[in-house]
Amino acid sequence: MKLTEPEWLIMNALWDGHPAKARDVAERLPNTIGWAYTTVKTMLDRLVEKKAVRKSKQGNTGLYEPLLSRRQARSTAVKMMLNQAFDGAFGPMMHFLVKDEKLSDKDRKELIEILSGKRKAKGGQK
Amino acid sequence: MKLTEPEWLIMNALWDGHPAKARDVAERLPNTIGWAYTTVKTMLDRLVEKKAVRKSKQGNTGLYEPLLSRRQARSTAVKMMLNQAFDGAFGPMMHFLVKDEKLSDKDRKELIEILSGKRKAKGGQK
DNA sequence: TGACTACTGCTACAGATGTAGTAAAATTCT
DNA sequence: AGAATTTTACTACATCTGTAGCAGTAGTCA
Repeated sequence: MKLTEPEWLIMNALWDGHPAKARDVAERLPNTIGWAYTTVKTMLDRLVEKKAVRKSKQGNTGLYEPLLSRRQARSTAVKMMLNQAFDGAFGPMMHFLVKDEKLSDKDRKELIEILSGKRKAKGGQK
Repeated sequence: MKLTEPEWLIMNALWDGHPAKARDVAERLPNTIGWAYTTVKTMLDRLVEKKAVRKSKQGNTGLYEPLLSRRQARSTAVKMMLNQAFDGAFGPMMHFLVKDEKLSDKDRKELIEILSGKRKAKGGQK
């Protein structure tokens, strides 16, 4: 499921701790975001419609929690970028990332570790 | 500059060869895309408004060519994803990519090469 | 228990997106 | 030059996005 920009903000706040009340979410947003409380509410409710979030009630107050996991959302985001910007080719995308984007030596080193060390179990790959 | 999904399609077609006539672009689109010719035209003209594309005329016919480079567009796409989905942290994003996404052994090997072989040259980094 | 305060459901609304039709002007073919 | 074809400029329009207000209701505190 694709998320829009403000939806990411909301979801990020929600993933950071849930179940959460609309107010909690509102307060966790980066303070550069000047949204009205009702705006947060609207976003949350739209996310419920989209089934990215589940809402339950505790008395009069709604409690929200993610249905869509951060991991799934990330994966979707990656796939979209991959398809749109790199014609679905993973290798070239990675190439672009490590070559054309700035990458500190620390990052580079860490990546090499992940890449080579990561042989572990996991069994069949494709 | 951020591109929307159909805009990527158009731009991809345009990057694949330009200057190009609206019709050329239309014909280069993946044939799963069933757009009317006028739709392509509209998109192109909107991209001109957005300054992502430049239009010149040759007689009555418009010739389009990209102002925004593929590289720039990719870079923007990466940055957006990075900020939205990974809170701006490059390392974790790469980690996610190499760890959680499928990556063939060939891809892995190639990446290691890029990463280690690419030590400096290029001079100052930050 | 009355006065606040917080939260809810609903509605609003402008601008962006996605997709395309129309009619007129230019080009081309015969 | 008339017909057929292409292209263009302009307009259309439903949906989605981004942002929020309002009025009623539930909860809370003195």
